[in-house]
Amino acid sequence: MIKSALEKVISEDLSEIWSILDSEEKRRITDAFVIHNFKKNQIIYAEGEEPEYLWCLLKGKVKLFKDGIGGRSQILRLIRPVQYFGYRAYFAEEPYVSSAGAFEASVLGSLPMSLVMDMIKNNNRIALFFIKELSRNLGGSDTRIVNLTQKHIRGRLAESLIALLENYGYEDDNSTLKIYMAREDLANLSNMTTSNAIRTLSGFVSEHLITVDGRRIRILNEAMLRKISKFG
Amino acid sequence: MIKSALEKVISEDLSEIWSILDSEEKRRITDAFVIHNFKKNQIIYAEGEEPEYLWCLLKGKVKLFKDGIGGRSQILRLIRPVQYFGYRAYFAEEPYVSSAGAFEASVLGSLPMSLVMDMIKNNNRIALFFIKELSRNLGGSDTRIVNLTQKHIRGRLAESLIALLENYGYEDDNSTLKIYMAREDLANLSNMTTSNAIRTLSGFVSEHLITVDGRRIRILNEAMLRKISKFG
DNA sequence: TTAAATTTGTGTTATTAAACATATTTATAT
DNA sequence: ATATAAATATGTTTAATAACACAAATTTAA
Repeated sequence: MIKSALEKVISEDLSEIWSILDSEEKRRITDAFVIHNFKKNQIIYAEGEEPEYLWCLLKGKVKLFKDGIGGRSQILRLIRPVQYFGYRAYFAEEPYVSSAGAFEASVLGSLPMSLVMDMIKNNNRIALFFIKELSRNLGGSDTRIVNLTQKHIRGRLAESLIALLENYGYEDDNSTLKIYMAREDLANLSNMTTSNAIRTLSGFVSEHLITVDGRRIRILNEAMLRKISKFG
Repeated sequence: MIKSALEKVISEDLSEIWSILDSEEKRRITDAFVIHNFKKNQIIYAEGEEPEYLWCLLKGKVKLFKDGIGGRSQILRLIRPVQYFGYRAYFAEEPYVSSAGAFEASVLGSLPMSLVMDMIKNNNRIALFFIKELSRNLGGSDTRIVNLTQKHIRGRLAESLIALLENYGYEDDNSTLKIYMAREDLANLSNMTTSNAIRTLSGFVSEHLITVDGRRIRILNEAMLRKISKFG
């Protein structure tokens, strides 16, 4: 994948950020935009590092995660094309508090944050784009604090499955989740041990809520999973 | 407390937001700024409501909290003078996902968000103020997700005591926390039952880390509490 | 293509924290 | 001042989940 990827992003403008720019701004960005290929499980940036770039996921799947106590990792957010990330720490003038890694082979674009900052100063609609993004993410994190601390295991796993569905969607069969993740990642998304993720997933299979074939998960009863997520 | 409170905020400008404004902007804000007195435990806004105002805490102590499963409440953030809150949901174009309430009798100012939005559109430094605030809060919430889910009870309670210290400071004796909160609030801050907050607090007393006299908490060994917070 | 490493699956035990019960102290209202 | 309610304190039981152990299946690498 080469630079034409950028033209595709600009023309489709899913995030409604490019349409905001004037032609001079667009030229500056096109020149500074660098395409990167990441392999499966490759780290994009790590907790503690100094933020330098805005990242844009063009193709693939990315996780933001944070390493906790005793090597236990928590997946904080799922990124899908075309979403932006990596800018929070720069704006906060802090090192990264979380890491970013590719779930699968992915294509990303990077843009120096210094350039983004210049653009914000010259164009308020860019500023408002980030204000809205940050505000939505903050609402999400605050909600997640309560869900991860108060829901039981079944509720947390059901919530994760629904989150995977809402972020990456179904395959053409309208029931298979379009992401194939290790049980360990599923556990790290749901704040539980790998054993408990496997066990609880088996439980859902017994109850005919899902079927499992390796890492392929088919949702049979989405409504019930949502119910378990909500009240479990 | 009357409108002169605003002049005090403007002159001290602790948050560095007012100095950004030109005189016309300052006049508009001064005119629209409304002072409110809230009683102890009074709700400022509630989860589910539509956000309308930017709130500014001038005097007192405020909590942002979210009600979870089975009436269990989680305190998400502590607000001290002079801090701003209540704007996130407006920017996200969502109803509030959390509620705000006064820990003690407090004085607040309100400003219509529509006015704040106008100012952002005319003044990029205001936009950058909110971008930085939101970014710092998001980093805090992401860190909190991991701390609340992975630390054990002692670690979570120690963390809460340190948070109270860092937000509200010590009395003149340099050891008594300048906030007097119910055990239930301490529990809701630390993600545990009230019983366990009481029990664990008693444990800290036995270990000579703190003393407790009703709601008056004196920190005897801050270094050890920080250590328990970090590794517990 | 075969050995080694990793991931998945499942049973068992240990630990943590919630739930419950009840007494005591403190605050509030009449 | 006294009754009532609320908050604090502590002991006991129960439930949830982590930790551990190990086998089987799958993937990866030599």
